[in-house]
Amino acid sequence: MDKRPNAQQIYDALRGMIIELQVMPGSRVTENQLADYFEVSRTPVRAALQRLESEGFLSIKPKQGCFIRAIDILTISHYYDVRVALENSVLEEICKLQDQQSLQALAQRWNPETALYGLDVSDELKAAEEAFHQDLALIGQNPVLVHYIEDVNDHIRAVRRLGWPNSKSVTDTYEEHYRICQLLLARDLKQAQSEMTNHIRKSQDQASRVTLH
Amino acid sequence: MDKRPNAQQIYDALRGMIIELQVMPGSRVTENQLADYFEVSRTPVRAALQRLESEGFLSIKPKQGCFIRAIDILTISHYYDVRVALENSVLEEICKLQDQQSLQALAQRWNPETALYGLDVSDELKAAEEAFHQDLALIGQNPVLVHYIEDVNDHIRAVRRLGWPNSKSVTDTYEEHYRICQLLLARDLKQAQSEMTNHIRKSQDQASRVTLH
DNA sequence: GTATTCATTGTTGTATACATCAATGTGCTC
DNA sequence: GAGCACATTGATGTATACAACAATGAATAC
Repeated sequence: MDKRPNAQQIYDALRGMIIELQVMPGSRVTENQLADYFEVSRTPVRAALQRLESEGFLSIKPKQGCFIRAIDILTISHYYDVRVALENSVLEEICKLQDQQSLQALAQRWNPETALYGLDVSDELKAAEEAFHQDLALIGQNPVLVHYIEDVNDHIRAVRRLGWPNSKSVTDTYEEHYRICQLLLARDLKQAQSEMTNHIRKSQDQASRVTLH
Repeated sequence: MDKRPNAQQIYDALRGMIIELQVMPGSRVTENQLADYFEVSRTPVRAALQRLESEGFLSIKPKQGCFIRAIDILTISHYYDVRVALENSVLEEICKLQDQQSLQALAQRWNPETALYGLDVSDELKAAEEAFHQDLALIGQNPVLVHYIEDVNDHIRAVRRLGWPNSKSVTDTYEEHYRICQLLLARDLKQAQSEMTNHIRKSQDQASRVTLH
């Protein structure tokens, strides 16, 4: 990092730390602490914090401090419900378009036969899993929808990555992604939405189970 | 207003002005202008502007100025697509619950027979129309969904209120709202979603027609 | 010992001065 | 007259001092 990060860089850094759970949810931080840490004045730190607050990553209590957003099961579950709605909407948009090429390219990347799923159950696969859904959203050609999906992901990423148990769920993931692509190529919207819903609900179940501990 | 508004009040004021089109979309404002106008220093103005930027109401270009978000047809249409997805998701949540009481209360308020639609085609009715959808979202019991719907509304409110032509569309609105309530009371999700989709698409069509002039 | 008052401390909120840099216009070179 | 160098202007970006106030703990009254 630069010697003197600006407000944007501080925002990115803090956002990443919160999303990756490198700061304890519910814990308190002060502007002075962060200003010392980043070796800048309070001004750019404040700008970053205020933006993070408006995006729901923390709450600033007047004259008290900044409190990192806590994770609670119910809220996460609500985010997953929204995610189902948004991603199914993406599928609808895709079916209205004629972009077979992008779909086939995406399908090929998740073909269980050709794909070397040497990707072990690590960060690599988890990132790829998230990328699949982002790629789909992009094919949908609705920037607003892409933005909201990204926003939802930012709020569930922490728990989304906590789960992921055995290797069966890895092969399942490949097959589900691949089938969704095939259904879209065949313009079978209803079935594709059904598979997508189940696919996301699985993740939702895991999340609610994980956050119990 | 107070003699010396704080950052929150400045944010509310600016946000309202942008949403209500009291400032020209695409126009430029500077921090000094606003500081003079509100009779405060640049600090609280900056806080308000930065928050508005992160919420997409304007864009701050470094060393140049703040530019009020412009309205373009395509983006508005994309927001409407998201709105369809979110509101249909609300209907789904409602059907999973058992809250007949709230639904009946809402239905009664939009009963074409009992309701005195003395509400003329003015701001009053437009606000009530928006309130209906917010009320539905609240009945759905998903705060995250409520938040996103509110966010979408903030971005389409301007054009949403521009339309509204004849008195037929007023009676139509009452009937459509009422029917959606009745379908929900009967737990006919599919049909309710179908009616809701058509209801919103009407508004979307009007919006795209209006913004052409 | 208990409750109340009040000074202290620490935090965010605001004002102000200065730094940085894009845009603009002006004068010089040719 | 055309084009380039450069000072000027004005905007946001940052640092710093101070103000306002919640929380804490100590001193005091009883």
